[in-house]
Amino acid sequence: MAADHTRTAIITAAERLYAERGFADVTMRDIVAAADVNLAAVNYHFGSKDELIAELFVTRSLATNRERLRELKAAEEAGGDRADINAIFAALVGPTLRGCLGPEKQRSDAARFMIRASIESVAPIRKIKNREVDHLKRFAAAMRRSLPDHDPADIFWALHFALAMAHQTIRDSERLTRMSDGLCDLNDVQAITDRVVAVAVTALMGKPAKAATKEPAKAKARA
Amino acid sequence: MAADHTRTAIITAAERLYAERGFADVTMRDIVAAADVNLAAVNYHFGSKDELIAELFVTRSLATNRERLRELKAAEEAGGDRADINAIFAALVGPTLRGCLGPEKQRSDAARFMIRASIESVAPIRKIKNREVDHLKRFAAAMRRSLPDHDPADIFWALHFALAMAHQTIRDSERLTRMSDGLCDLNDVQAITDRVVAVAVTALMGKPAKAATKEPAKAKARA
DNA sequence: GATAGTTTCATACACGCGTTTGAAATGCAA
DNA sequence: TTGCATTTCAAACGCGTGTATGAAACTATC
Repeated sequence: MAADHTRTAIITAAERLYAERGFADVTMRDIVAAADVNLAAVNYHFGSKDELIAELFVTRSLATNRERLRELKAAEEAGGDRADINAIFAALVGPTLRGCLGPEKQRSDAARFMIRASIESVAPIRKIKNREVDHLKRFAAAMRRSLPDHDPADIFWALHFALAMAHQTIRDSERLTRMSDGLCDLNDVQAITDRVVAVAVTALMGKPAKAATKEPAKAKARA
Repeated sequence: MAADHTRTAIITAAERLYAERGFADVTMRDIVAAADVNLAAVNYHFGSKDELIAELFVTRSLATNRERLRELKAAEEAGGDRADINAIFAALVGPTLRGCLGPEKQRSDAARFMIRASIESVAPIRKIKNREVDHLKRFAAAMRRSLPDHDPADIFWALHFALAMAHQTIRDSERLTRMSDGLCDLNDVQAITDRVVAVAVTALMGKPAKAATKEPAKAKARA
């Protein structure tokens, strides 16, 4: 099937263009030009523009989730069913951060495409995105196992904030650079990941009366 | 000048529609229909669609910045040139959070429009947005005055994260609600503001060996 | 090498967009 | 009222979009 080449070329080109310029500014003619295929090829192979976008999103969504869960599983196995909370947060934000920041070489269009998708909220994606909630719930569940004495609401908030920090850092890294006059280093992805994780964990650990990860803590009271 | 009525109606309608549905999905015909004016009125009064958007953004940008700076100034006066860091963060994220969340009554289209603008990044706005950096630098400067012993980079990161948490909470409050099965209360705006501020401050205070706002805290070890 | 199925291609279609036009309506000063 | 400038209006224009069409080129099986 030499026909697969056209399909693949479209997928690659579309993903790159959407990642770079967003959904609004990229037309089918842009895509087929970049892929060096005929205009009608998209409709022939994917049905419609929306179906192309949906397929891109589903494929990448599954891949990202798989990578996150792989790290989560490793963390849980390393910790003996009570994983280190730092490792859980790192599994959540690490894959995306690594894909979107850091040296140009290892930046993936895939990850940046997903960031676009999480920002621009175009119609065909919006319908699918509901499943993401179930995925995040697995991380929330792991965190509750890791910190059984914490208020669940605090855990959800921390998870929410961790994603917020990671995404904003990816989306608006330029503003941070300019605001800090280059003082904030955006090339060291590991350091950024550590920082996001540290803030999320610190926020969570400051909450209950008992402090540390290891020792049992009493039931919590909200301030 | 009865003509002002048409101008005002367009501005009000456009701001509301853009806030609700985003820039991509709102056409001029939608706007003039909502404003109950003729299609040509936008071009007559504003020149073009882009100029309308730019005017909306500039107006609201100035208003938001004014409100933030008013609170910042109050915080600095209350603290005697060394403002409480909590108050500084609250001045940064409070106005927007109050405008975008909470009971329907007090939600302002203005604030939600600004959130849209910070997310969708449409061409006419992108050009203007560079000035925002200067505005944020004033908050960074206030924080450095408040915490002279802290690493400036940490302060910039904390500021960046505070904005990230606030914006994500506004933009994706629905996901948080669904993920937490309604456990996270998004109606109590004051509590949300407090939480965002607390996380930002905690993140900052965990860094140096210096003491926290209230009680002395030990230095944190990074995992 | 003929034939049936698949894939490519140039071209055109219908539609919605922001904008323009020129005349009608309105406001306002003398 | 008259006259002029401002504002509104219905209608249309040009353009770019996603999609559809039907013929041509290719591929594979016999």
